Amino acid sequence: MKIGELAKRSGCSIQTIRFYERQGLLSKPKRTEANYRSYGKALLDELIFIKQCRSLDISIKEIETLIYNKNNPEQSCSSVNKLIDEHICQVNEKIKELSSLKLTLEQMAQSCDANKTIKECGILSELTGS
Amino acid sequence: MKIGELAKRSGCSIQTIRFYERQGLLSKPKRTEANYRSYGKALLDELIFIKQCRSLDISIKEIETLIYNKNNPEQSCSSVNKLIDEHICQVNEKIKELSSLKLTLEQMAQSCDANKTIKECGILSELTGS
DNA sequence: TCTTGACTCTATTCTAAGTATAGACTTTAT
DNA sequence: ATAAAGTCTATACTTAGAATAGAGTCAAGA
Ligand SMILES: [Zn+2]
Ligand SMILES: [Zn+2]
Ligand SMILES: [Zn+2]
Ligand SMILES: [Zn+2]
Repeated sequence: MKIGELAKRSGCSIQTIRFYERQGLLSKPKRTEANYRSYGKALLDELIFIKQCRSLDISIKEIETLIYNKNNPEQSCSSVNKLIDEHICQVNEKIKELSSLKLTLEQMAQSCDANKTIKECGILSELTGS
Repeated sequence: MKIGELAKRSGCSIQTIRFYERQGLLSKPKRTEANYRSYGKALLDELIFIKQCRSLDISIKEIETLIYNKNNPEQSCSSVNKLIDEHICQVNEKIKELSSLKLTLEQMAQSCDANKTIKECGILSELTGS
């Protein structure tokens, strides 16, 4: 199949597919005589794997590592488990940060309920004087 | 004061200060004879305002708008209030996304508790077969 | 056969908010 | 006088793609 069909089947955009290839993440496909990319099922599966990982916010560098792992099936999977654990930590951190930010923003919003002028705006005065 | 002291007093790095100036966010300071930037209290306050906003994840473009508002104190502050409300919405969205991601990651982590080989790894098999 | 539209190609630029250099110049302290 | 610390500009790098320009290719209809 050509890149347009791969895009439809995988749900990735054409530019994203070419980007993954440039990054060395997705294997280079064969080319037709006209230099069009020509994909088979194996590359579709590669791409779906990449997409799964990205949907979990696993970075491209980390996906490289995971692909390397997949190609060495006899080794221990402890690094894979560790990678996921670290992601969970990061997500927890981020949720904490955002919850705190949310609280601050909501308090700030309450300090100016009605429409006032800029110079009377409770929000701006909170932002100005710390 | 020179840029190093401004950096210490504001908590921004020197590069960040110069970056804000290049972006037109922080006013250009006077220069000494040797072309060193020379700041006064007014610019320190400007920078602190910018830092407050950034700590609430308000973008540089939005800070530009807020600064424009501050310079027109007789106008209505409704756009300021709206900006904050929109931020609260965005933060809520992001928290939802992350909570869902967290759940997925935790379930995935449970699918491989012990150290196995890569080919037996529950995490990798979940990532591979969707 | 010609043409039109849809598809693909590479290469380059852009995004956000900084961070990190290199190479030159100035100021301060010893 | 010299060395260390501070400052200057300009440039490149970071993430994960998105967007574009200009050229080439393919299939269908007139
Ligand atoms: Zn990660
Ligand atoms: Zn207000
Ligand atoms: Zn915003
Ligand atoms: Zn495992």
